[in-house]
Amino acid sequence: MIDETTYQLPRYRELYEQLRRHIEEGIYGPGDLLPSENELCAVNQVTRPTVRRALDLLANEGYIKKHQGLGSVVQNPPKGIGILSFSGTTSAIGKDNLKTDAIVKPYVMPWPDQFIFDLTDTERESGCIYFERIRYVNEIPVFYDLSYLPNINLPRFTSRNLNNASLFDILREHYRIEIKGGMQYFEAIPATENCQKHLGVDPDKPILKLQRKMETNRLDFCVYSILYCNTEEHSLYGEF
Amino acid sequence: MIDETTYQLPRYRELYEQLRRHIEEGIYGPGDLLPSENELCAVNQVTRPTVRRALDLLANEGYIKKHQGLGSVVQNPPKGIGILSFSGTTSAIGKDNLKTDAIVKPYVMPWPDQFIFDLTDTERESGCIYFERIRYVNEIPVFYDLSYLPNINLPRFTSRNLNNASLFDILREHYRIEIKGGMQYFEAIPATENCQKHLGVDPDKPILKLQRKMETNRLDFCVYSILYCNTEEHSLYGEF
DNA sequence: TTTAGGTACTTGTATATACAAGTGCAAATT
DNA sequence: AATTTGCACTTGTATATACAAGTACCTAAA
Repeated sequence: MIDETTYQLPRYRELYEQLRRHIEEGIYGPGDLLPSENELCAVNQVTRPTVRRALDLLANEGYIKKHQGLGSVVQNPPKGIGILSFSGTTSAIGKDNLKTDAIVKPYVMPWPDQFIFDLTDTERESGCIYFERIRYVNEIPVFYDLSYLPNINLPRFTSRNLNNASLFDILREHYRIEIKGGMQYFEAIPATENCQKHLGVDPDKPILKLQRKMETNRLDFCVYSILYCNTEEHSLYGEF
Repeated sequence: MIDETTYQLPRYRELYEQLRRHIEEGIYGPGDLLPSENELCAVNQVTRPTVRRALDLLANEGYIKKHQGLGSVVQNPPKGIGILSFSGTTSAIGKDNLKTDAIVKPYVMPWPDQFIFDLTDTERESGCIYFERIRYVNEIPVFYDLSYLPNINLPRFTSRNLNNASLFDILREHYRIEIKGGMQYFEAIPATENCQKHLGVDPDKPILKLQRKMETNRLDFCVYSILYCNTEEHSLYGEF
């Protein structure tokens, strides 16, 4: 039995989350220097390798850029929508401008035939929880998102309200599931019928299709998603 | 003055390159366990943190997956074309299947107006080296690539032959320029005229457009590229 | 034969330390 | 006054060490 009250992230991850929050809240603005690694050590009572792991995460996601001899400089938020980092879609564009509409509520069904990602036996046997969402940026539909979760130990999930709530937040807070990483395939396709309907575009409109597999801290539990994006107004953005 | 004969990568990076080569050459096949971290320490005469940095790079790029208590498992090469990692396009799909044709040879010109990325004054003043390439996968044109380099201290670059040579290899071997990371924007667009011509597609064909900025170990020296991809046969692939 | 537990391995996290290398600024020298 | 030097700071690399946590396997007990 896990003691849920004392469950916590590793310290480097906690520090990362804290600094990311501070940057997103504007406590550190673009161009500012973060406190030096040694200062962060002193303030947070950790050692430099721990601080550096947190800063490396921030740098990988583009929040800061490190300069030897100078320090860690907070970067301008990117113009596009960051969809590649493991923090999830919501954090990248700011919750104010992003609204979510669950047009197909979660229900249990067998996995689709010819699912593009390989499933483990455990996943396959359990069936999947499926739902569809549309995400609006400034009131305009930009993402049409089909999600597939393994139906493994997710009590009451199908009755949860996913509107305007980050899937990742729900998984973390109610089920202690953390996204650790994943893979994704990119394709440019003509708008499918559902895309035309939900994104309000013409049949020949090019759509960016992402097929994503996200791994978690739970064995045999991955989150799958097929994402159709209208990139006309908002191009997607990624770091590497 | 740098002693060029003793120039070398950090040890963690060298170990990463060595292991990556071994995986790509099949010395370690999919499903195999890499030697344990302690074994790699002993063989390569480095300590565990150094080994772990190398393994973290491999894991970030999807070459291996680490399992606590078990070891590092070599992964199947992904089906698509990995274009997001910092090792460059060539390594991802295997040089045998990828041919490059430099259809516009490198020449010096001023930077385009309204360049999508911000340029430093140094970059702007120096002008840029511009060239266009087409990349073929199994004899079919898949990528149409416009490249922009700052014209800073690149002797004889414009007379180099870029056919079937990785740009990154040339920069590393002749100019000691290493790609450290970067950012990219994704868009789905209808095929432009040049795309139609060079990729042999119809006007309405959806094309994946990537605009990339790659940072290097040289200050004020970034590599810029606009990449048009026909994803019909080969979808792009990325880890996160 | 089956089950339970121990053990020897693996990777994960964290500390403490040392020196190299790059930056910015102020003081000393020319 | 202009230039150089040196210092104090920053991040980068690397070592050495310790313990936590997860896995695989063998062994002893039921």
